[in-house]
Amino acid sequence: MPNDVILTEDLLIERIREAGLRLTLPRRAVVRALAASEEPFISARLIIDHVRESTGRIEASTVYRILDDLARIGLVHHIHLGSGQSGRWHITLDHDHEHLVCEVCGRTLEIPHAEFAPLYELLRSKYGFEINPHHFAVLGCCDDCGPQDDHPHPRGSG
Amino acid sequence: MPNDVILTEDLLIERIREAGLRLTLPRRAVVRALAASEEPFISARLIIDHVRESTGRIEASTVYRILDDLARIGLVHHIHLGSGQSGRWHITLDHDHEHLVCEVCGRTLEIPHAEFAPLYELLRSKYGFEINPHHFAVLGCCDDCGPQDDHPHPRGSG
DNA sequence: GCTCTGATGACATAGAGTCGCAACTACCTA
DNA sequence: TAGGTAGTTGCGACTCTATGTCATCAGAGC
Repeated sequence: MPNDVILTEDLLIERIREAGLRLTLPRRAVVRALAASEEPFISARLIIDHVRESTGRIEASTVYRILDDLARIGLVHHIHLGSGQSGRWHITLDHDHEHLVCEVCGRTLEIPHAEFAPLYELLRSKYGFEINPHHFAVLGCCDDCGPQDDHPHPRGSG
Repeated sequence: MPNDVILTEDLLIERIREAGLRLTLPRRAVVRALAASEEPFISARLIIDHVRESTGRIEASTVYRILDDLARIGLVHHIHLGSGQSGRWHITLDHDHEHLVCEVCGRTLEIPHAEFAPLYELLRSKYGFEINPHHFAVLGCCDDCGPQDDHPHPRGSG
């Protein structure tokens, strides 16, 4: 396991203690699953599978509750990727970038927050609207997949 | 019923015929519900309720199928508003604007597409990514509700 | 009015997520 | 180390959204 994964895991565990939450086996397992994920967004279902692999019998409802707790203390954010897709979870430790997600192939692009800043600033000053960038990934179609209204070529549903 | 609602309804019906779909009672009812909605986004559940009120017994599965058909011929778009919220549907007849949705009070702001265009253009030219603006409303916090991490004042939970 | 076939009703099913409650266990104190 | 406490979890039932199947119905063209 790479060093930065362990660092992320340790950091999350530290934050859990700081928040006054107990450090239970299921919580450790969920944190490990989040930290070890190679994707920036990990589905609840995947976390549940991961946690069960590493720790044995853990209820889905427990995982949902843990994720909810972690969100409440600001360690993760709940994100939606689109129709027919379940909710995804994203660690918020390093949030100086936004995510673009390709609806066709599922690839994720990390874009510096600075690119979005002018628009956010405009919406704030002109319309008094404060964007919440955490809540949603920005959906669209990446370079490889071409324009969606043409002939997309999905690489799979998962 | 206001004139523009009837106009929208007629226009949608015309488009359905043009697309070669049959004009059935349930389809009329779904179109009427969409056209009569005061919100830019209407939930499937609300459409089902509306349709049942006006037409009597109609299966939810039928409404979902109809919405799916309308989406296929480009009359509506399926949109997600956030965690815990079901999918919403939006008539796409006049799509020269984007929507900002306040997560606290649910208010919707219509913003001219032109405001978003520079960012979309940047993402396209620099990252080769084509944004799909229809699929998601942009979430955040409106003027009235202030910054979300302060003391939001929700006007309802559903 | 008749025919054809697309659309619908009825019902089963699936998946995501929530809730209540008894049992368990992490953590604090002595 | 032992004991107490209350925060967590396991379990299972449940809700809600959405989809699938198939016999039957009805819109539209003739």
